[in-house]
Amino acid sequence: MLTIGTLATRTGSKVQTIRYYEQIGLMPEPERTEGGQRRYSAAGLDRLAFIRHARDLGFSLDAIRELLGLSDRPDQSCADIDAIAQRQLKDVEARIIRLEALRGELKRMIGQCSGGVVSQCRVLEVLRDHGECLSDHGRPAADPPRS
Amino acid sequence: MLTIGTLATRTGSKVQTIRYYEQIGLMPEPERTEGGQRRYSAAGLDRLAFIRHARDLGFSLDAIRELLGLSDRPDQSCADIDAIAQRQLKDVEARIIRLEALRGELKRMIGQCSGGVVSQCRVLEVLRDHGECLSDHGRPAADPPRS
DNA sequence: ATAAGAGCTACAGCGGCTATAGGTTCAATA
DNA sequence: TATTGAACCTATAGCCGCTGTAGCTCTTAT
Repeated sequence: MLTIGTLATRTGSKVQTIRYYEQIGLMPEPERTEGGQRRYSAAGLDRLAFIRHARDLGFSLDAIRELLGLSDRPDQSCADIDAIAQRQLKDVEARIIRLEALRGELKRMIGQCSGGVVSQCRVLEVLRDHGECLSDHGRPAADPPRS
Repeated sequence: MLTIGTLATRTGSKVQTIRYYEQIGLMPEPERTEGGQRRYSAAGLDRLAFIRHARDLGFSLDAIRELLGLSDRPDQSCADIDAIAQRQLKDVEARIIRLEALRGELKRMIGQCSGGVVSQCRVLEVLRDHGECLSDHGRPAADPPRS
């Protein structure tokens, strides 16, 4: 029987994250001690490891919920599972394409700056006028880091 | 004088987004009609276009705030502006690297699935056991679409 | 004068956590 | 056995960058 803290270190998650997963129904409610503290079995550990790994590969919590649901029906065809993974791959590929376009524009922008004074800054000029861009580089783009 | 709706269509933003930018101090408070409706000048249009373009290139609102601040001091060196753009480029490059690793793992995972039954699904197996992965593909990853 | 469409404020919600406050329980030591 | 201190508990708020809703008021064309 593992405490929530042990589970957290073993899977590289945070304690609050595990409780959050429980809250949204991704992790089942575990046993509790008499004092009310959570105690996890090996099954809990496996499930959390699965979730974390899928998250690391960029799957959304919704997709993971689907995967977990499907893995409970071992005799079905795995076509649905494949479809989810394919979807994820497509998504990742689309993001790569987009980021590569951004990288190109940023490089071009930076390359044009000859280190002068703000009023002649090419970077600002390019930002001011999208017409100076080569590609459309539409939305979306953002994705700052988690932890 | 432009209404907020016109500004929105001209820049490809949404009305609420413009009000949000005003709220967080990114857009200045515009003039108002007697009835209290916002009316924008060409300067407002330019500023919003700048913000949107920078957003499209993945700059954070904080970075944009910096850029806008710097562009108000036209006689300074543009080194700071360059630094912000460089930071953004680094960030984009890091994300590309990471996504390429994910793409590799996903492809491998999918390639191993021979279309059988859930209980033998390679996709699920790989997700269950990170040891089967070639790369570390640590965190972070997520970034689903805006709009 | 009317009516449609666009504007207004205020607030809640998204995903996926993370942080805080203020309290309780557990387990190792004295 | 009593005491400590780390780890646990719940509840709630905050992060980013918007987006959506409800319930009004204003503008403008007919």
